[in-house]
Amino acid sequence: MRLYDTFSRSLVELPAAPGPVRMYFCGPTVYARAHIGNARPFVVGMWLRSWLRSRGYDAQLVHNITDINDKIYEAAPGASAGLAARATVWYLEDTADLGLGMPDHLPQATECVPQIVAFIEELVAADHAYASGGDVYFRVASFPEYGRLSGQKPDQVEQGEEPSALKEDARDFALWKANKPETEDTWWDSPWGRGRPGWHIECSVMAEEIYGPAFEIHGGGLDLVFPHHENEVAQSRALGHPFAGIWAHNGMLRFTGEKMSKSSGNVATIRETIDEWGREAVLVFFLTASWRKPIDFSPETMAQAAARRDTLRNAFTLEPAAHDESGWEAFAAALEDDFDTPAALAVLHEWASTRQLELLRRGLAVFGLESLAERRDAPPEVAELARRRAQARGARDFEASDRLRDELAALGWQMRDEPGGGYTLVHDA
RNA sequence: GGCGCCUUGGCCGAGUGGUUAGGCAGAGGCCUGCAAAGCCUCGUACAGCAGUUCGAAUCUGCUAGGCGCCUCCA
Repeated sequence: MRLYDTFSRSLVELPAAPGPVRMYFCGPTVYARAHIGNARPFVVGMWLRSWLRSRGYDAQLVHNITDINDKIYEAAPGASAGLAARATVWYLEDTADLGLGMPDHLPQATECVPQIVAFIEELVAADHAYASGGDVYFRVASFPEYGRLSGQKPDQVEQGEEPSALKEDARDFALWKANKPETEDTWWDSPWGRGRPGWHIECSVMAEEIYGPAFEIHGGGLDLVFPHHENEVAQSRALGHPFAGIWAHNGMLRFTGEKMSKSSGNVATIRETIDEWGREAVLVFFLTASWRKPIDFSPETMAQAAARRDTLRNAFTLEPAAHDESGWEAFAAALEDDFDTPAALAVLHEWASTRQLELLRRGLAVFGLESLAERRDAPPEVAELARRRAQARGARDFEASDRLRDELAALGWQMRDEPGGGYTLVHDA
């Protein structure tokens, strides 16, 4: 199994099974209902865990909840903690409804503040950080490797606002920020006074809190490479921790050709997308693109995903062919090669058209889509309508037959006639 | 200004120096009372220009266009 690693800019072979493969994927900042783009790292992480486990790996996934952040203070002045708690529940509900199970751990920044403080103290003691006016900053100049993950040249980085007078160097970033009582209604005590952790240190600490100083894969959106992940590397490696072995960055989701962003408003949430298209269509949608490439979210691309879902599900209403286990190799090869889900999806379609239904069911199960193989039994009233329609058809009363078919359709059931008067009832999603 | 990515048929999306990816949509046909599902047939695409080569969509250069990031957007 090999995966593309942002740090080395190459495909990297994973250690042989059983590993372990410990994965940490950056999760959302909880201040609103998460949009569909936020689902991508979650889905990729859960799929990877699922696939690796099926290959005999001891794979784990940690997905953090960033519940201390500027955005939360801005979104709920004076009530940030309540919003963060609510939005955390939303995120857990929405991702759970994707039907992929849940990560092994979902650490929250608010639960790790003492460890964060201790980590910062170590950095200060090692001269990689310095306190300044109630803040603590990471001293970028003390870490020569800075910029290697992202390829950024620190002296070329565009400077936004005027550099803070508290910093020794404009490149330095905050590990701890002094409380600003007028805008921030939560704080924690620290050796540097009341305040709160910076974003980057939260992730370094949450990852290491669970895995220790070294683990195999760190994931997240491509937009996090700089500065977020660059800073995580700096913080942890400055203390001599190996930190992540592979950096796996998923491509961004774009909305009608443009990147979705919460700031532009009017973005589809995970919740809305599941409600409108169903969770299976959402998963098939993510399957259609390589995990590293951008993916366009639009009614058209979702409709195509829904059509593919139907094609795959329909295969299970047909007679299976003689099982041929050898076909599994092509599927496995696709996923072992940088988790190429579009290629794997092509194999699934191949199995659907050749009626390798056992392989198809197993392949779908890797992606949480085994439900497409399930045949729902018709409830009694549906079965009764179907019986009456079959009778009407038999009597060549096509007017009644068509009316009953419409009634069934209204209940979400398709009646597929078969030669000889038989029929199959299929529930459409 | 800096770092990086991308450009394949109506749409999505693989791929490789010379041989049909796959799907969705569409057209025709078979099947059906009519449908649905299924099956059969139909697309000769690879941004442009120049070069390397016996041969390039696949390698090189240039041009055009699109996208991400540049201190807290997954």
